[in-house]
This record gives sequence, structure tokens and C-alpha cells, in this order.
Amino acid sequence: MSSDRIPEATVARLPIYHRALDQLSGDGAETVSSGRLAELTGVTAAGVRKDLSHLGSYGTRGVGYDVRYLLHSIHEALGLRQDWPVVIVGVGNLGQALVHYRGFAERGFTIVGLFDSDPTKVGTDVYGMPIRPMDEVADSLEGQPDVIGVIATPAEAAQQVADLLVAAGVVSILNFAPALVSVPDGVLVRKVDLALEMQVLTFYAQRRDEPTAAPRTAGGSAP
Amino acid sequence: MSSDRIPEATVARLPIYHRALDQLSGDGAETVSSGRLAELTGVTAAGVRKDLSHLGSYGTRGVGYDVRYLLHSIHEALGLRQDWPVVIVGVGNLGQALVHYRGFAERGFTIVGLFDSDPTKVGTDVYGMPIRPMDEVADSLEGQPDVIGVIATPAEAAQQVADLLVAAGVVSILNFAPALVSVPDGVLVRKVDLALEMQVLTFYAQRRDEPTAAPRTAGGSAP
DNA sequence: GGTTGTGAACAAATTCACAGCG
DNA sequence: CGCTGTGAATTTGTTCACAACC
Repeated sequence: MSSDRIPEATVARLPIYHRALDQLSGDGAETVSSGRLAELTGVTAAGVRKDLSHLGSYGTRGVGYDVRYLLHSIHEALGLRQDWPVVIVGVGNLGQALVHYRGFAERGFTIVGLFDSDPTKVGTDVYGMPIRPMDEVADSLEGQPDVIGVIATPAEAAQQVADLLVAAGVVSILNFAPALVSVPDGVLVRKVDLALEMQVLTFYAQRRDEPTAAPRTAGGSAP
Repeated sequence: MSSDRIPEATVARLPIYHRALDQLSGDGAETVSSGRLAELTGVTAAGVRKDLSHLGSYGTRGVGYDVRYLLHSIHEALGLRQDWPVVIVGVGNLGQALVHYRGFAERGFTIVGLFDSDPTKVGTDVYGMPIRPMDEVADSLEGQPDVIGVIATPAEAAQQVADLLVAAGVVSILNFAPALVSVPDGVLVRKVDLALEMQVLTFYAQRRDEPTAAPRTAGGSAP
């Protein structure tokens, strides 16, 4: 159903479909079946159909989905029509990796500011962008709506940085620091924890040969 | 129940409890209640109790959980008693970020090899570790059991690298490339997608002021 | 008193299976 | 005939509420 609210689990898979469709589109494919999308994404065919049905994007029975139309629908649904300004706080290796990350620019994320508390970093450039001191965060966002703040600092600084970002008017935060940050209502936070997935992996790895539990060839948000 | 299989959702939260307990332990706390753990992790108190009940780790009614004992239990459950050797393939910014990542060494992950296909990188050092050519992956893992392979290459190379790792005997893979990799049965794969969470964020961000769906202050695996 | 452990109720997500349609 | 869309069944996960216990 098109008008229903899209389930969280489905939302988490939309970027995966988006990527697959992007590739299919680049390869010149006109249509794609749920079965083929299943292969490309690791979701089951029925799962693909259910997910897509929430978008209201109609496929054609006996044929499949129109690649360009579906890509467009998901693009819109994810809010990727507009460009999203991003500020990155903490320009260590992870921060730099994010600056260089191709996927960002490709998907409409524009980095508008880099900030770090380390005075030896402030003033230097990363990819032509100057690293600025923390106390300039608020000023630099003056008048910019819908800015996404990225926390790429050590865990200890995370809450402080989150407070700073919120004070500067940021309403969406992606937190790479391995720490829980609390924010006022109305501010969205999502977190990515590099070590967490590794630890989940060891949980299943050590049980690999035991007769017990069936693990999974699953990914962070796959099958 | 101690003997039941631990639900996947619970497993995904164990590292979060582990971190909170690590901190509590460092602060000298002897016991902790499910309510306090809830505050520290963003899980509900009842959720904490249910999760911990799967470990069979008994708390004490009226008192709470013994911090050190619980930390130990989770440590064991996650398989962190042993040291896990890790090879990183792809030493771009992300690969380097992983090499520098404090959390890794702290949790018993030891990087035993860095590999890259770029000849200008091969031979150079990162943090005292030499970057080696791809064709040495198999040799370098000779006789090493339980190695975890990390894919930190661009998407195009991911499948190829996965094949290489599997051929070298790796049975657990953490994939940071935004691509699905397929592996034989018995090989575990988990994936982390840096851009995915950002796109999920924009999905909810654009709906922020609409009268519709209630978003979430949720994180990748939180409330 | 405070806090755990858990069955029972509820909600969300996945899988099945098939009718419906091009 | 092939493939979508979807109700129904199933599984998985979360929340509630309270008895059991220190």
C-alpha cells in the first residue's frame, strides 16, 4: 500500500535497492524482476516485493519493475532529491575516510565544514577543505537548513560534540563514536559502530563448528 | 534461560552492554541495575533483563548485577577471550582508520596483515605495519586459524577480495564495501555500510515536520 | 524497600502460497 | 505463462505486569 507508513525494516533496505538499481540502470537494464533484485541485494524475492509495495511503485505482472521509475521512486522516498549539507566533527582517520568517501558526493551529500579540536590540525586542509576550530561550528551553519552533523570523534567527546551540533541547529546526527549520545526531542540520531559488527562476528565465529545454533550469512541489515 | 539459543537481536546488543560494563567497571562500580544499564545503553530496562536472562547470568533481586561477573560473561559469550587475528584488505582512508582504531586492539583484535593492490602503496608502512601485495594474502595466513578478513576496498573489488580471502582460509569476513559478496557455506559475512545509515537518516529527516510517521531517536541497533 | 526473572500480551517482520493480471 | 501484489500464517522481537526473592 502506498499510503501506509513505511516500516523501519523496509526503510533500512531502501538504500540497498537504490544501489542495485543504480547499477542496473548504468548497465542499461530497462526492467528487473523481484527475483533478480533479490539476487543483487540478498533479500528474498517475496521480501523485495513486500518492501516495494510500501512505496506504491507498481511493477508489471509478468514483466517486473521499470528500473528507472523504481530508482526514481526510491530516490525520492529517501529524500535524495535535495542536496544535504554535512559537517564532520573530528577529522582523524575516520573523518578523513568520510571526506574521501565517493559514495557521499554521489548521493547528494555535500560536506560544508570540517571541525576538530586539535590545534595542530586546525588550519590544515583535507581535500581542499580547511579544518576549522570547534567554536566556529555554530557560525558556519548560520542560516543553513537541514544540516547533517557527523560525529567522528573519540567516544569521550561524543556527547559534548552532539550538544554543540544541536546548539548550532543541526537536527540530524550520524554518530560514529562508540558512545550513546542524548539529544532533545526532534533531533534524529543514528549510530554506526565499527567494532560492534566485529564483535557480533566473533560471537558467531566461535560457534562455527558447534552442533548448536545456526549462524547466518547475514549482513548488518541483510537476509 | 541459559541453555536456549541467544536471539540475534540480543547478540547485536551484547557489545553495547559490554562497553557500558567496561566503563562501569573502570569507574569502580560493583553492581548495576537493569535501569542503570538501560540509561547507559538506550535499551529499555525490561529489554536489558530479558537480554541478560539469555546469558544465564544471574543478577540479585533487590541489588542488581555484579559488574565484573556480568562483564566477564558477556566477554566470554562474544568470544573475546581469545585474540582474533585480523587482515585488512584495502588500505585507503577507511583501512587506515581501522588500523588506528583504538577499539580494535582493546577488544582483542590483532591486525596481522595489511594488503593493497596499489603498487605505490605496497611497501610503505602504516603504523609500523608494511602494506603487502594481494598475492601474499594466502601465504601470510598459512596455519593461522580463525582469521577475520576485513574488506575495505571499493565496491568493484569486493567480490574478488572475498574470493581471495576465502581461498586463503578465512572463515569470517567483515565487509565495508558497499556491495553484496557471496561466499561458500560455512563462511560468515557481515557488512557495514557507511552511506546506508546516512540515507536512512535523510529518509526520516525529510519527514521531520510532516504530521505523519513518528521517526525515532534510534541508532543502528538501539531502542 | 528495591530489583530480578519471566509468562503472557502485543507488535513487527518475515515467509508462504496463491489469486490476479499483463 | 511469468511475475506481481497481498492476505494469512509464522516467526521473531518488544513491552507489560507481577510474583519471587534478597
